[in-house]
Amino acid sequence: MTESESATVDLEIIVQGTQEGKKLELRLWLRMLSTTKLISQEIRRRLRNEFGATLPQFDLMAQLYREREGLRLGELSKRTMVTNGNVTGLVERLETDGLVLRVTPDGDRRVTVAKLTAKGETLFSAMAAAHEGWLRDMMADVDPAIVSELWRDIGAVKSSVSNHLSGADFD
Amino acid sequence: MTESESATVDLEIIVQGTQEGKKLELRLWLRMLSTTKLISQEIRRRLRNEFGATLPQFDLMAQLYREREGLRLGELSKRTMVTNGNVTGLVERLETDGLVLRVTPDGDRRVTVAKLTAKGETLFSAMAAAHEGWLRDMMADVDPAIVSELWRDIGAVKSSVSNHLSGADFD
DNA sequence: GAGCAATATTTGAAATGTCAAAGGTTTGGG
DNA sequence: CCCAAACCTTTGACATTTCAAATATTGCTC
Repeated sequence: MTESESATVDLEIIVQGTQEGKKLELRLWLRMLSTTKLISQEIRRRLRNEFGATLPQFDLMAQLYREREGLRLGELSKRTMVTNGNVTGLVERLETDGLVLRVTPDGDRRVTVAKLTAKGETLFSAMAAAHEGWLRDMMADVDPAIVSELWRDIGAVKSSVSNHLSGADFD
Repeated sequence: MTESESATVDLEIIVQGTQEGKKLELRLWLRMLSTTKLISQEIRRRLRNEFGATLPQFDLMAQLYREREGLRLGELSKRTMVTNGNVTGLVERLETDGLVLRVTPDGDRRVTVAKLTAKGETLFSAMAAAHEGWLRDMMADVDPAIVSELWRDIGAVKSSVSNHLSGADFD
């Protein structure tokens, strides 16, 4: 009874036998969600095995790598889509590991700026290269034209969702 | 205004500026991830506000709703893509709330089967209807043809990823 | 049947996640 | 000046998440 893996993949198909169904949006969402989970888990596993890092840590460091002067925690929170309280703990742990530095600027003592250390930059550099390769590998069977198309169309989805949030603002 | 609302920011923009045609897969991944996060957060917020439920609880109940006789915890784990240990806690809390029932069948005492209670079925029914509507709303600006196309092409991505996992499984 | 591998779930430690409330720090109007 | 509003981060309570190790039960082999 090892129908385990196939069950994961075919979940959505069971919902509606016909493509004609309503609930198209629901089915798209379920497929997006399961696919994203699948990729996330794979990346998580490799980050852990090869670098001893977690995915949220990688995401956070990616932002800091782009802004060498560092970022305020609130800005980090927005960019990583992680709550403020969560960022506090993440940065705390990264600081303990010597990958990130926390500084309070003289101008405004409410603010905390996080910044990659040299050690952090070196580590992230290696992780980023590997990370990019993993993604290329995982999507190797997908036609590059399709990849481009997906990138564009998912952008449309994101845009639509952004305009229909309940609590919401937009850029 | 709560802090979580401000998260409409793009994860991809940070990577995007410097690249041309390369790293297509990376950019697709970042966009998929941020879009999924955006939708998840919106659904989470609404589930919480309108039903006092969490997204993982909703996911778990969705599986049980489909299988009225109930499911073994291991099967639930596979279908929800959640680890075994996690399922234990989720079911525990749902049982506390009277939404789910846990039974050990006579045949095999290693097994625990989870099953929706009448209260659970009623609640899920309402949540599912709302949930479907939320998704239609959020994707309202996307052409249905594009939605179908996305559903198909993301399937291709999922398939490719499945074939390139490190911790191998396959049928 | 005694022992052992396989199966199914639970447990425990550590990290991540949300939300709400509380801490400090500016800033601006009176 | 002063005080209230606005801003930024931290804290605390709780839920979810993963992994690995521990439990418990069954099935198989000899």
